[in-house]
Amino acid sequence: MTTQMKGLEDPMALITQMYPCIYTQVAPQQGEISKPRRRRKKNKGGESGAATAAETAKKRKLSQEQVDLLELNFGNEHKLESERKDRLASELGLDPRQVAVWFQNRRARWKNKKLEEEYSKLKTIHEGVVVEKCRLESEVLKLKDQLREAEKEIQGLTERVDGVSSNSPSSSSVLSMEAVDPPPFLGEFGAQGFEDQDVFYIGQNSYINGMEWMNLYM
DNA sequence: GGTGCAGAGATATTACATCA
DNA sequence: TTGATGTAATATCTCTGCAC
Repeated sequence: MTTQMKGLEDPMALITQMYPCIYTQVAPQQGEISKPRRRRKKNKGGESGAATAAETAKKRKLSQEQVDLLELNFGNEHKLESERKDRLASELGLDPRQVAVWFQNRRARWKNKKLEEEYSKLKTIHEGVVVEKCRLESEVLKLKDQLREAEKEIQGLTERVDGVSSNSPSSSSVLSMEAVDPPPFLGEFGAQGFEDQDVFYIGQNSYINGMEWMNLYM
């Protein structure tokens, strides 16, 4: 895993959730605490029995041909049955244990590579989602502004209508009940085209200037 | 069904080789 | 010479299958 993993909160948890096939055996289950591993002791002196091969023979790299054949086999199947292990070992002139170790390490490398690839994919998706979220948020703000403006206009119209009906004589036969009804068309928010004209609807599609309307009752 | 054991795989770590 | 990197090897843990 590299430093590119930094920046997301617990990306491993996410990947574990999305790719349980990769993380089945060792990923701690939810609520389970993973035990700390006992640290291995350095073994330079050679008194412990386990590292005899490494002590006697210097560690040497596998030849390119050996690696090629191992890679070929790994490409066919990542797991190594004991029969195949023995056959490969004799083909390569290696110890079966070496073949097993090579496959173990190769699986680990393959898994790391896979995780890094999946991480990059998820990161790209995440970035796209963040951009879309910002776009939607600014759209919400814009729409809220529009709504506020519309409410203001509605309130203005309501106040005008209320003012008119309270000033007019209740017994008047000139102003019909249609005066409180909305105009036949008011544009997108019901008032467009009327706010600057100071006109009132008095029925039968007849519009008169506000001052003229007042003069009728003066 | 519970238990002990062996084998295999996963993972962390060490040790060595190589290269810039 | 030295630090970084790649990789073979080792240590430890976990899981699984099997015999009892």
